[in-house]
Amino acid sequence: MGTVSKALGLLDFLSRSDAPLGLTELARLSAFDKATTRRLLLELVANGFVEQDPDSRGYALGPALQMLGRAREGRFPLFRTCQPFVRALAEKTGETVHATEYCAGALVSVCIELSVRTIRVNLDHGQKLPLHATASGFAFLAASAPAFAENCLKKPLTGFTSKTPSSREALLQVIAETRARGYSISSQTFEDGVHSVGAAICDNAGKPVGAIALAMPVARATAVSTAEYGLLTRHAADEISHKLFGRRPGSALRKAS
Amino acid sequence: MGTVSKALGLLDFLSRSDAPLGLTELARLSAFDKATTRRLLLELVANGFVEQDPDSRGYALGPALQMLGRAREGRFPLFRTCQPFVRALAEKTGETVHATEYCAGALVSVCIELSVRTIRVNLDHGQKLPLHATASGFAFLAASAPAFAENCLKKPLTGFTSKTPSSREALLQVIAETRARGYSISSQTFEDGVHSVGAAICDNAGKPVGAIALAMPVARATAVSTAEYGLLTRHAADEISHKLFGRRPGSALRKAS
DNA sequence: CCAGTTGTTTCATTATTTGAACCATTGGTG
DNA sequence: CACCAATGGTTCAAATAATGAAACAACTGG
Repeated sequence: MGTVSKALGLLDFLSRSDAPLGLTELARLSAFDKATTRRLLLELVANGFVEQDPDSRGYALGPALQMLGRAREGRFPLFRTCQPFVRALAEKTGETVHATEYCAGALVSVCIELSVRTIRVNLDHGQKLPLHATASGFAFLAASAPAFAENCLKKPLTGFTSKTPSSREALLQVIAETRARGYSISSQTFEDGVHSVGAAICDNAGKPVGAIALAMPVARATAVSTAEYGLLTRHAADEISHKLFGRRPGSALRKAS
Repeated sequence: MGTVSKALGLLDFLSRSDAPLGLTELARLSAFDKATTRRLLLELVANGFVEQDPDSRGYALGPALQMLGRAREGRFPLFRTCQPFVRALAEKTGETVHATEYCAGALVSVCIELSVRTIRVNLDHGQKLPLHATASGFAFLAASAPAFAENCLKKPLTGFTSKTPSSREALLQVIAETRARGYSISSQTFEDGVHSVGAAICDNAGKPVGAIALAMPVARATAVSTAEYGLLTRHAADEISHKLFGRRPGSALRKAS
């Protein structure tokens, strides 16, 4: 693993913790040596990617990330574009809806709108959703080029629940079904009690860049509501794709490569 | 220079360009070898900090930056906090107002509200303002610990206009005046024709984290308007400091440790 | 078809990273 | 108050990863 990746990995740990992290703790989490961890941190600090509280000596995410994040949002306004659709879908259905973007092997949630009901699915911002175990992931894989999906199948498919498709064949079948259906269904494949439907957001070339998904408690899921919400989700994904890339909807499930 | 800094430097180039950059161009900008540049980029891509358009082969900022930026904004809501004050000040005065945060040796603008007048000062998002040549920088230095300011004085003080304080003594005097006055004044020290006033945003310990500044065309600047706007800016800075850190205003110019 | 450009790979050289051990400082405890 | 434990920070020889010149490949436009 290159030095750069190690340093960037530290940012990941910092993003997951709410409070600033100490050097030893960070070294333990990352499994790097204390001296190495420190050197990496110093370099990150010098560039504004991390900042250190002078008295607590804890390290936290730095301002450069906000600058760069803003710059990217300016050029590729995924959040701004998704939000109205996500909100509309959440209001219409009364369930939790969220949009995700593909980032480094997983889908990361960009925009979340929680259900208003007392029993609802809760999601964290920035949570990483695995491709092989979530509705968003199924939709993404179904819209991906075969080579990409194949590459994903090679990695170990960790099981999260008893229903996670953990064999190559099971996952391929889920993908095929998703393609035929037009939207994906995940029934407790990632977390027990959660039932969700998803659809991919695709660019001009048909390559998926992310997904939108609706999640409900399995107790509220019926065949009818699943189908209805699935189509609505699919429709929202097409509209977002269109707004972002000027893409004509309807071809969202064919892949170009 | 460490490898990590080199890689992070590439992000900086990408953030400055609107369109994706090619490998050769990026190598030329960064003055690294083509092979080196490529290796660094690949590592950044693998972590989601950069993404490569498959057909144009150009590199651009990646989604991870948005994720991490959002995470930081969640814990330290500088933008959200500054915006109402910046807007209010801009509306009240009719001039361009912006808030900046200290990041890696310079102040980077976080939040900008442009004047509505036909002749106005224009600012770019994410522009880096040098500490020794801008109203924001003067205010920041005046609120900094002596050791910090001293360290800044050691670096070469590049002159941007004929009025930039380019000697150690000149800058020290500007800092002393700023401290006595309560707000900073920059009369064409960074860009010809721009006159601005600024005040530092400080944390609980009195350490500055950024600044807020108001910029107007020098033609509109009078002693009276400068004093009035200076006080207003100072007031806004105190309010932001208070909102962010619960800091009691009034001590913004004393430094602790 | 050729010249010019850009992206990609290779590999010996070199410089950077690494980590075990060591010091410094802090905070808690009998 | 001395002691201990824990944490942050520092050092330096050994090991490893980064470097860049050069060669190669893939396009592009004339």
